[in-house]
Amino acid sequence: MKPLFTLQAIHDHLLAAYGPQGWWPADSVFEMMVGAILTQNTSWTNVEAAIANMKAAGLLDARAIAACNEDQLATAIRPSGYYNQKARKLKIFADFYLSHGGEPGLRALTSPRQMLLALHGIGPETADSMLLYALERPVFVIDAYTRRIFGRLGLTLPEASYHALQDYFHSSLPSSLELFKEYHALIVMHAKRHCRIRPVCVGCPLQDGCAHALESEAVNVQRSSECA
DNA sequence: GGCCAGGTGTAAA
DNA sequence: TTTACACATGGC
Repeated sequence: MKPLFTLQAIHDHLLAAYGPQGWWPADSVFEMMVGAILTQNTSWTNVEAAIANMKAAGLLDARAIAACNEDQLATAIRPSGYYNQKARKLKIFADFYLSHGGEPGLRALTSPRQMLLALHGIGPETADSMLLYALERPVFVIDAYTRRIFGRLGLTLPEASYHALQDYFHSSLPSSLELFKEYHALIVMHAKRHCRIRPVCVGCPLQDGCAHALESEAVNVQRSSECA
């Protein structure tokens, strides 16, 4: 089917609608990386509460995380959900962070993605979030929102793999750190406003795309009733 | 009270 | 190799 928009045009629509997002929201690079783990399948408001608890307990620090009792860490991050799992993940990540020389060491790695993916608890989305926002490598982050929005626009298949989607973005856009940072942030902003599972179409800046999708035979009835 | 949220690892088929 | 399922809190 004919694409509704180019990826660049969709970005431009979203930027015009929402303005620059300036992501990732955090006070430090380490906090970004912690946030990337805590936000796994979890709303950001819950993550904020967990990070506030970590700060209050003096635990938003790699050495403190590595040294603390895992149950103490789990208690602090309780609001983010999956707190036992995530406490273990944070300890594993903190050990990795320290053993590779902290932020400068991680920035200097030759294959940081491969090394992050080798860690328990870090999958492709978490690794790419860390690479893009903390280590400033131009990789496109694919999340559930990206899959939903571009699937509803008829540009991608629902069953496409993470890397198939990422290849699509990488091959369709110039490899730009700032573009990739902003685009992902705009996707999240847009999804929260207009592309929930239960859609809210009022004022959707991609509404022309929605209208087109409604007319397209390539978009099935269920999906076309939803807003991109 | 049920659904949903910026996933990942593991085990069974 | 694919498909379930566990992990868990808080907002709407």
